[in-house]
Amino acid sequence: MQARSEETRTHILEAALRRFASVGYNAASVEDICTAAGVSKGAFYHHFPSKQALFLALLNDWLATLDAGFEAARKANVPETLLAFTEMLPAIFAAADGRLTMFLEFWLQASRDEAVWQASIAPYERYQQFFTALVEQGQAEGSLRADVEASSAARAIVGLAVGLLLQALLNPQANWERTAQESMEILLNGLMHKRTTT
Amino acid sequence: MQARSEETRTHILEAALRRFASVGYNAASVEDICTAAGVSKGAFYHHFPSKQALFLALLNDWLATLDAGFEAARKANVPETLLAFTEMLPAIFAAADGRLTMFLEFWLQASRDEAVWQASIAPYERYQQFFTALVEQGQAEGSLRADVEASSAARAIVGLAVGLLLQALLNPQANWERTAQESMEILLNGLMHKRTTT
DNA sequence: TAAAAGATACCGACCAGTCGGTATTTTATT
DNA sequence: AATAAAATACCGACTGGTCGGTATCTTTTA
Repeated sequence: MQARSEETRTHILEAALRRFASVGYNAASVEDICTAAGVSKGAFYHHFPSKQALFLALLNDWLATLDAGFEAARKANVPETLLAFTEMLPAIFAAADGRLTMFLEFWLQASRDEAVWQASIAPYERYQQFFTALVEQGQAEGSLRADVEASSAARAIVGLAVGLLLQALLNPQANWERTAQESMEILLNGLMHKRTTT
Repeated sequence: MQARSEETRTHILEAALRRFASVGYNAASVEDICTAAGVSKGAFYHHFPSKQALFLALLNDWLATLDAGFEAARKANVPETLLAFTEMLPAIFAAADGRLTMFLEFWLQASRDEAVWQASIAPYERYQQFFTALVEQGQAEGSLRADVEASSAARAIVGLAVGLLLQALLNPQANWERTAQESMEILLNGLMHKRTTT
């Protein structure tokens, strides 16, 4: 049996998430994580070849969660789907508020570390394409303006989401759920068909 | 005279900016920065009480640059002013592409370090208020819809800008100037008066 | 009992900050 | 103006401690 083994692995992952989130990648030492996980350093390096590998494992888990959330939020038409995504934002990110910091940490690491970048850029482009396709679909079904580049609209959507999350990180007290909702509505409004003439 | 003194101080600041930008706050050691500045460690600690103090000095410089840029970009009416800001984005941030990383680093530090947070939150709120006032002005002059909360619109604007910058960091090859332009136009379109009826 | 999992002690590298001392510049004195 | 005194700027070796990772040994599992 490998029940115990998997359990320690899980403990390590959970503890690492907590430590990374609260003090950051660099400040969270391997020993730190081991202590938080109630596990020895030997066990750690038995399960993960390096600290960075652990980091990447967490990244993949997180991306998988995101993927699942996106897939689950599809609605009848495109504008509604986008609003459903907006409603998801706080649920996914703000649940455990520390994750937000991890998100930034990922980004920072990715901008500097080749391995992390490789692991980040692929899903990032997947999301980009996902939203591009969504906008194109909206344009096809007539709910979105056809005179904007779908990929630009996608970047705007992703950018707005990311930017709001970052602001939430800096200033957590504001009610970002509402702000996100309203902001996305403004963006949608700019994307939707003008109701009439010039 | 303190000509030499100021010169070394400047050397340290410039070297620190380069090092922080290329390898990050943690990885850029004080000795590292000193070597890059052609200065001894003693000189470093003569000019700055700590590594963090140096960091904060850089932050303040950067914020001052931003302030100046914002003030310089005012145009006749509000939509044009906002578009002028959009045009500024690449000029300010992408000039030396490494600064973008610093920007993120600031954010990350701010979310974790009380001192950095204090130094960041004040200007951040200043910008927030700046854009809120701008949107209110637009609503008053009739160029922007009056049925959206000005502060939410401001957060959307800032959020979009920040989010696009972050994306640019992760994926530098795309032409973010154009994307920023188009995205802001979409957002503006959502903010502007609907041309006619429901 | 063999192999997997975990524990412990340890290594070399690194790093922020200190400290005793030196060089340079400014100010005071004659 | 020359010199002495004081202050400022700078140097670089050193300290105390941390960290990622390894080597070796013990325990658990199958």
